[in-house]
Amino acid sequence: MEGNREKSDPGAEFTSASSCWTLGEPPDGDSVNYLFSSDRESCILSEFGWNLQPDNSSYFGADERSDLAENVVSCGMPENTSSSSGALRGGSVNPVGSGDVSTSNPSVSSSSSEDPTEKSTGSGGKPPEIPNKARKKGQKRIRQPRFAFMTKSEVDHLEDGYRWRKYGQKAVKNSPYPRSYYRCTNSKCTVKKRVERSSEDPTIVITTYEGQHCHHTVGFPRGGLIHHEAAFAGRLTHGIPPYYYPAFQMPQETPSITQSHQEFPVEPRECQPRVLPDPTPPLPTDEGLLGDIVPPGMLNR
DNA sequence: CGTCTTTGACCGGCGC
DNA sequence: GCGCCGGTCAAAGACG
Repeated sequence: MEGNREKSDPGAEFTSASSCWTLGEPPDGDSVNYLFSSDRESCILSEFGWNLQPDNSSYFGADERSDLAENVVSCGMPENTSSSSGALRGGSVNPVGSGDVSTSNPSVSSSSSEDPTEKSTGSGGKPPEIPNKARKKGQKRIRQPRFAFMTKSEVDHLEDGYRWRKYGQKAVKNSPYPRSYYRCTNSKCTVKKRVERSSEDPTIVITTYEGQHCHHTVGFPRGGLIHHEAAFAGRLTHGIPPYYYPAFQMPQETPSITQSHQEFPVEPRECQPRVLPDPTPPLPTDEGLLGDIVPPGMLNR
């Protein structure tokens, strides 16, 4: 756990106008790629080849293979991090339907809809000793791709435009700070998010998203403004080949994406299985924040 | 009264 | 097989 921050590996190196990134290997030979910025202040993990931007944004892909946040490496810290304004915005994640998430059950590819997958049926709970069991036994819990943001903030729960209900809190091993579990309040939405503070730097909040929203944002019910993570999402809009980061989205290339995304009218996604009818859509539209985040390429993996 | 948070218990996965 | 730990449930309480 404790991030694999120290990890530094020589590898491919990418240079951008603002930083130089080094492609390293995961500490334990995992299949996740890690990118380290030259200044070592930030590092990004990416399993899918997210299009990352080496600026000050904070985000990083999390590995859905791991249940733990351990695979989540870290990321840069935007100084402006909205903490000042009270809230941060959340991005969302994307499930990559085709991503063959977690080695099992492809049929559940897109958990959307009412897919009881891991909820009611769910694990953890005390489902009346019925059907679940069978399914549970046979298959492992399906995990959706996850990824997280590290944000310097004083508030734990950052605004992201969606409504969340806290359903649990647990003490984290080796950390004095508890981890909170949130679920999107939309009954059809299976997105979950986990929030915890870095034990190394209490000022940093680590937010991990899991799943994909299938609805619009509720419109910042708590007065939040979307921008930070949303911006992040926007930056990841353009996909790049997996495991390779030929060119990060430079500020120049996406001049105001950060801001433009604040307006996000995120299209609702009827909670239907993703089909990707049009191979080359002009612009990401109906994937919600997640859609913005996930590079097209990812969808085909 | 409805919504959200808190919190202890429970369950499953995993390593030893 | 056992214990640890992460994740989830759900009752109870707090709050607006």
